[in-house]
Amino acid sequence: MLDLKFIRENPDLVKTGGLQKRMRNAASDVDRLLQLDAQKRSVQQKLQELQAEQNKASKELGPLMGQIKKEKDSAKKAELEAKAESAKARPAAIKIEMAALEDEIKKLDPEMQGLLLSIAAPPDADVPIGKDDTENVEIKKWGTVRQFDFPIKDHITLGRELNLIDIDRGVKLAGTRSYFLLGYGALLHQAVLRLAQDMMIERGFVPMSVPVLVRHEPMEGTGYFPLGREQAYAMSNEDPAVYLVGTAEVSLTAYHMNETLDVKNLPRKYVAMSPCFRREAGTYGKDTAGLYRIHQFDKVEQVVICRNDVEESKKWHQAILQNAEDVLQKLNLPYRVVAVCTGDLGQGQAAKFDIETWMPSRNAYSETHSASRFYEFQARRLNLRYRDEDGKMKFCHTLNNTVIASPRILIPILEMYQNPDGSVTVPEALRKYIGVEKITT
RNA sequence: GGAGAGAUGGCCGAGCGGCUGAAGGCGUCGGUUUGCUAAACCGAUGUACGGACUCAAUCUGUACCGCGGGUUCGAAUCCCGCUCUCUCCGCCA
Repeated sequence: MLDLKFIRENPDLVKTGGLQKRMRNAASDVDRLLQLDAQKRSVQQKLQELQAEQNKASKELGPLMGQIKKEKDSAKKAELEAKAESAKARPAAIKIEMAALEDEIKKLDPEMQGLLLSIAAPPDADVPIGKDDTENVEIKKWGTVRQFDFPIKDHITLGRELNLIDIDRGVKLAGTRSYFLLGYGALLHQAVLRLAQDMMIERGFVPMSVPVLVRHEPMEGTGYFPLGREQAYAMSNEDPAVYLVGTAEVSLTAYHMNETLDVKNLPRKYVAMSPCFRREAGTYGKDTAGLYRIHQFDKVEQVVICRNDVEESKKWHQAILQNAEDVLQKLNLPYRVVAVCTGDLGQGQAAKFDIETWMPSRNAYSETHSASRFYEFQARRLNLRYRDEDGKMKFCHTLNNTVIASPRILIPILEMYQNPDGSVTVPEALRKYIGVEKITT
């Protein structure tokens, strides 16, 4: 969420910035918001003046009522009561006037809130301009793509033949985009997650186990609601409603919601392994085969909450990107990093880097990680603040990145590590979690 | 799921419908005193949104005692709804 004051002072920046993004702000939304804002402020001012007048009248009336209570002489009492009655006339009239103004504000508020929650943050100045993900800019490439001298199998075939993945029974139980992992498939899945988590703990991130079922506030606070509501599963028999998170980012970032943090304890660095749930609404027919796009997966996610400082945010953005790269390097999986262009940025993101890992069956680098920096967009919605050394309250900055998401990452692992005989070599870094070097039939 | 108790500032805790942004205490910060520390004493100590201004300091208005509504000239205080927390019972990984 943007600061209303900021929008008021930089309407053009917000309009053009929003237009560049995936969820486009209609420029008219900004205009409409500012119009409502001006209207609200003028009403509010009138209201405050009336309120002040009424407060003053009530303050004078107080002692008079006290006198009446004490007065025994009925003639004098009647006189005082008459005086009180006439003193009540003006505040009583004000009350009616105020009610009208309050109604007016009440009518403006929901629309304003809606607009404020939907308006996109402008992309940072260093983000490449582009219309969609085809215009993301590659900024780094690591590793060598393996050349196979035998016909390769995709992860689905490997998974079936080696008894690692059972998609048919997943679909039988839970519908499309569902799956079972079994045997070494399940172990491989857990091993990657463990490796990722262990590496993050070594780097000083606090490991967390988090709620994956949350109220509406964390969803809205992290920016997934209201615009992304369609993507979340909602529990239909709970009131107030709870939702399945699509990522532990929600729980980790909202962990300190409505808190004032001590600046001495910043930055906060958290890592959580959690299941993630995504409806994938609107993706029918896209990536239907295999483990690429599924409704439920597990992910190790890193979140950093730091001071309100652009340079510091950028520094952490690089750091959390590097953390993820290090995991891929440890797995020896070739990848590239792309600077996500304006048209592919989410509503609140100021900048984003995606890591795309090479997947032989797709014959392409495909997204496995996503590192976002938000500046204060999320913190403002979450009311996540700290008191700076100068004594001022400030909103924190928040950032997050995937450390590893599985089973998607099993696609490159199985495919890159396959052998001509149909077996799969276990990556060195995972062997201590599994205990074998090779998975065979 | 059933029964009961509660929610006040950073924390603890008081609060007959008016003089309560809220006693008292603790904590924190500044100062005085002190060989150092401690103690004592004095002072300060919220947030949000407006307005004025030489837009920084400052001054000023309004709101905020879990949340939302109501009664009233006036609500932390009375009434209604909701949420949350705690205790006991039941169920349970």
